[in-house]
Amino acid sequence: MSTDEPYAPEPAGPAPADPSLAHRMPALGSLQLLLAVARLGSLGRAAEELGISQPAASGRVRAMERDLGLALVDRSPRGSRLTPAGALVTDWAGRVVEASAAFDAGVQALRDRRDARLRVAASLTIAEYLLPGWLIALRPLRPATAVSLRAGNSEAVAALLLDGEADLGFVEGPAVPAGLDAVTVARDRLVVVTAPGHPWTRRTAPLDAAELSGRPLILREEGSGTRQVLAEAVGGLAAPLLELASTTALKAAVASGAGPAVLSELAVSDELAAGRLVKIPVEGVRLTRELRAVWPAGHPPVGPARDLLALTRGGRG
Amino acid sequence: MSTDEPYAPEPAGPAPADPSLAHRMPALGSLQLLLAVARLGSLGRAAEELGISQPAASGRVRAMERDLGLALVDRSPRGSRLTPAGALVTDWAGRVVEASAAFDAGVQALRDRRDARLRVAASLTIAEYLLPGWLIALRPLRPATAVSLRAGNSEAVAALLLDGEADLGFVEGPAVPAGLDAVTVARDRLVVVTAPGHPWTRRTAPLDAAELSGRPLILREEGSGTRQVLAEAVGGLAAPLLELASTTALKAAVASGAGPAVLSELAVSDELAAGRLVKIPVEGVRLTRELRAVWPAGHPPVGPARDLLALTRGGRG
DNA sequence: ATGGCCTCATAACCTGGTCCTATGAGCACC
DNA sequence: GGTGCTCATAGGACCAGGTTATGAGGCCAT
Repeated sequence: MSTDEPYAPEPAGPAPADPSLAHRMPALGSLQLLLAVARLGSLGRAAEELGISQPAASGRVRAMERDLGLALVDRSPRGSRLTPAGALVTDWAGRVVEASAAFDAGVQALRDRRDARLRVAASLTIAEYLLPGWLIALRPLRPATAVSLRAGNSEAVAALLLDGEADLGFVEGPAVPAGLDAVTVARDRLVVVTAPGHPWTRRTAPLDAAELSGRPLILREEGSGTRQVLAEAVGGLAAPLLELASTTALKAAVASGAGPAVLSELAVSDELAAGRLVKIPVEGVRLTRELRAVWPAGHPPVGPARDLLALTRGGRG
Repeated sequence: MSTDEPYAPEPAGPAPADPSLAHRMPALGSLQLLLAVARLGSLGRAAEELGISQPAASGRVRAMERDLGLALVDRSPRGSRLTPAGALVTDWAGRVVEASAAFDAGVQALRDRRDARLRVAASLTIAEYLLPGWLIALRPLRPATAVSLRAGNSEAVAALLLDGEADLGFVEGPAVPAGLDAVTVARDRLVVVTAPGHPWTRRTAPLDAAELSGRPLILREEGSGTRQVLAEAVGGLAAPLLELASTTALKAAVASGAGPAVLSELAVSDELAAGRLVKIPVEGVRLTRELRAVWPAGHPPVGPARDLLALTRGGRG
C-alpha cells in the first residue's frame, strides 16, 4: 500500500454529489446555535438570541453531539464552553453560516425589486462572487435599505443606469461603456483548470490561444459572460465537451475529471488552494479583466449607493 | 438622504446573529437538488441521484421557489433548465454546499480516530482553513482511506509524529520542530482588523508593537496558537476586550464594532474583500508564518500520506 | 394517428423531527 | 437557607417532508 499509483485511472464520469451529506449535516439553526453558544457562553442565552426555548437549545446541541459523534460543549452550572473539538467544529460551522447568509442576501436582492431603495445592476461574475458579501457589509450601515439586484452583461448594466432604473452598476471587461463614469474595484483573471492528474498538468509549455480554441472544454451555457470573453480572447471555441448551467456544477464536473474548463479566478481560489483543481499556465492570451463600479457620467452616486461604493473600495472611498 | 453620515453611531454591541436566517434558508438537500438539476437537466434524474422520489424533488423545488419568491427552474416536457435567476441562486447554493462538505469532512476526520488509515496531526489554523479542503480533494484519489485528525500546537504535532501516532503533520510558526523534516506548503500572515469606521481606519501611521501590546483586543481564548504567536511577536498583550471561543464568533464581534482583533489572513480574506472588515497596517512586527508539512526525519511519507502531501503542494509534489 | 416513453404535477397518507410548556436538579453566592 | 443562575427531562402538539399511486402533457417512432 505504499507506492501504488497516486491517481486513480480517471473515473471521468460527469460529476459527483453525496446524497447522504444532507442527512449527516446538522440543520442550519443548530450551527447558528453553536456559534451563539461560543459567543455568549450559555445555552440559555444562545437560545434566547435565536428565539427558541432553552430546552430546545439543549436538545439541539445534544442531538448534534450524538449525530456527529463528538462532544462539542462542556456544560456547567454557570455556563457552557466549547470543547477543543467543539471550537474546531464551530469554526467550520461558521463558514456554512456565512455562505448561507450570502445566499440569503443574494436571494433577497434578486427578489426585492419592488420597493428597493438601492437598485444595483451587476455583471454575473460580480453578482456571483462579490455582491452578496458587499450586501452583508452594507446592512449594518443601512439597515432600512432594501437592495435590488439585476444581473446582466455590460450593455444591460449600462442601459439600466442610463434609463435611471439602477443606482449603481458593476461591469467586467476591458472597456467602460459610453456615458458612464467608472472606478476599478477589483481585478479578476480567467484561469484554465483541470482535475489533478489531467494530462495538461504534465505539460511543460504553457497553453496558447490556438490550443485553447481548438480543444473541447466544459463551458457555461450560451450567453455566459465568461464564455463570451473567452471566445473573444482566443478567437472562437470548439464545440463544448459539456454545457452546464452553473459555475458550481461546472467546477464539480472538472474536479471529477470530465475535462478542462476556463473559470474566473474568484470562482476557483478555494479549489486551487485545496488542490481539488489545478491551474494550467496560459500564454499570449489576455485573460485579465477589470471589475469596475459604474454610474452615469457626471452623477456620482449618493446615499446608499455611495456607501456601497465606498465598501467595495475597501474603505478607501 | 444624500449626505448623511455613512457610518451609524456604532451599535458596538457584542455581535449579531439572525434567528430567521434558518427559516428563510432552504434545506441543504434542496440546494443539492438544485445543483443536481443544473447538472443533469431533469428533475427526475436529479431526484434519482439524491435518492428521493421524483415527486419529492418536484415538491422541493416548487417549495423553494415559493419560499424564495423566485422562479428558479424552467420545466418542460423534455427536461428542466435553470432560469437566469436560478443560475445565480444555484451558484450561491454551491458555496453553501461546499462549506457543508468541508464541515462534514472535518467532522468525520475528528471522529474517525479508530480505524483510520491516515492519521493527520495539524495546527489549528491549518485544521480550520485548509485541511477540510484537502480531505475533500483526497477522497476521489483514496476513496477507501479513513482519515483521522488531531489538532494541536507544534509540540503536540511533533510528539504525535515521533511516537508513531500520526502519519503526517502540519505546523505553523518560524521553526521546524527537532527530529522532523519539513516542506513549506503555504504562507500565512496575521493581520489586524477592525470594523469599517473604527478610529484606527483613519490612522495615517502604521501600528507598532507597543501599540498592539498596549491596546485591549478581542482574542481567542487562552491556549490559542494565534494568540500565543501574537503575544510573542509584540511582547505581551493587554487584558482582552473580549474572549471568544471560535474564530467565526470573533469575526462577527469585530464586524459589529466591538473592537479590533488579530487574525490569520486565511480567516478574513472574504471579509476583507467584502469590506466587512478593514485591515490596519502594522509595522515592525513579524507576523508572517510558514505553514509546513512535517514528518519524522528520514522517513518521507508513503501511501495516502504521500498523496495528501502532494495535494497540499498544488500538484507540484 | 396512436402507442410508448419521457417529462413534471397532484393527491392522500404516514412518519418523524422539532417545537412548546412545565418541571426537576445541580451549583453559587448572598 | 433562600434566590438566582445554569442545564436536563417529560409529555404532547404540530408541521415538514417523505412515500406510493395516479394524472396530464409533449415528443417520437411505428
